[in-house]
Amino acid sequence: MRPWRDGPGDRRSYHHGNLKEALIEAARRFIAERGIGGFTLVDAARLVGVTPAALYRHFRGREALLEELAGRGFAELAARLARALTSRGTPLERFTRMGEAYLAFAEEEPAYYAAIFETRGLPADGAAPDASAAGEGQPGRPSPFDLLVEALQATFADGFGGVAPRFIALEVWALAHGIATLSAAGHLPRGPGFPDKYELLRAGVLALVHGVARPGDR
Amino acid sequence: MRPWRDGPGDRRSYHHGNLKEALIEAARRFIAERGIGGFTLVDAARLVGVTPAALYRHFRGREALLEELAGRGFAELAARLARALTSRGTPLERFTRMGEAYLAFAEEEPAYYAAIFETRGLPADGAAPDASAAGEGQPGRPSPFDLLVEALQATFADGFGGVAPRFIALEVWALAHGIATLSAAGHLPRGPGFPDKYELLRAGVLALVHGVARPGDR
DNA sequence: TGTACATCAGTGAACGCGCGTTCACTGATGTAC
DNA sequence: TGTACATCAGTGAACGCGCGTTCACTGATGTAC
Repeated sequence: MRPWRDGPGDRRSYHHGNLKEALIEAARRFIAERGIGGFTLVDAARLVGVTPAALYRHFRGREALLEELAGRGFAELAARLARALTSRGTPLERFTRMGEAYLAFAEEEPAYYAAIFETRGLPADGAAPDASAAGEGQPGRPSPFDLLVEALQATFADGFGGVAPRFIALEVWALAHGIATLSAAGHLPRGPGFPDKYELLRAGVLALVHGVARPGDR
Repeated sequence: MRPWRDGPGDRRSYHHGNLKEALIEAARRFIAERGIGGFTLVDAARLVGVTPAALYRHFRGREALLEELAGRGFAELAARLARALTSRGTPLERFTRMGEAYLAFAEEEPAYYAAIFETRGLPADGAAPDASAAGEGQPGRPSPFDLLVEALQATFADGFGGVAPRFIALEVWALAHGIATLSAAGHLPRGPGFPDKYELLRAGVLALVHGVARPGDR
């Protein structure tokens, strides 16, 4: 994607033509570098080569831009998981691929990931906490969590010894989220002798899937 | 702890006497409510009943206050885990108690938890990411992660079928961190049919401990 | 094909705000004699 | 016990800054005739 302006002196046109997308793109870059709190409308506008006021032709304000970002992130995550889930291979291979897709999404799209999990639902809002961040999709558009439950049922057709798939799904999701956030913050030890995060998730998920169903064998 | 001033008109003395502690306390409250990004020196000073400038008698600046908070949080977390680890009962009971202590810490001390995991190590610093957030304690003062490894070895004396305790510890830590952060953000579904977070962690940890060591039984 | 005009996406200047931080100061405390 | 004085923890005013947002405006686009 080449910038529509190379500098202040190079204005190909008065109208940008694609400003909304360019602003979203800029927000993704800045949030990836500095986190949501460090993201600034002024910076985004400057990067795109536009006055901060121009932004208000496309968004109601800063909050609206972040909501847009969260929505897109949510959709993108669901799409990636769905793709992994319907890919080729055995059910177990596809399920493993789904876990990898989750970690890859968190790594490659940190801005989306942050927008999904840090926007809304914070106690500061005074609003009742909602469980929908990755929990509830629109009707007809399954949420990532729904996809996870579905994948578990498809992959482990024998069931889980009476344990509800949603229970297992919660465990798996929490593990994946923990690995993703620790890794993003640089808190996972790395180097020889330590597994990488994909290995960590794969082994952990298998253990959860088989272990939760048979907790009594100790 | 009663406030040393009831209002602007009630100055018991020119000197506060305990300002540093009062500021830390105020920071803990505000961060718990609004997150680290929403925490402001001006607010903290106002809550305590003091001029913002007074703060600089006790801290080099905002960043220094946050570091102090992270240090205290780190120590408090280690102390809680150590207490659980040396409590009465069977090794398994103590280990379970340790997991509960971790979740309880994250819930009861959200400011400490945020200070530990959000301060430093962010890519924005340009610094190399460090793995020490809960990873490395001072010599003689074991870190939470060290305590976890130790607890695993003490609790499951049979070992883990050749799997390194540090590997299991990473899995357990990631799961606990994931549950704690999802819960804090209000993203864990609650209500009948859903386990509470303590149940989630207990079942998950048992599954991880037993399952990772025997991944081949599928 | 050419002109008039409505529509729209930008500009640029300005705003009020709250932030972290500084500075010279002053009131209180506690110690030496 | 009383006084002089050094030390220290606060005050209060001010600063520069960057933020999100507003407003009247203007240049470009595209459509109707």
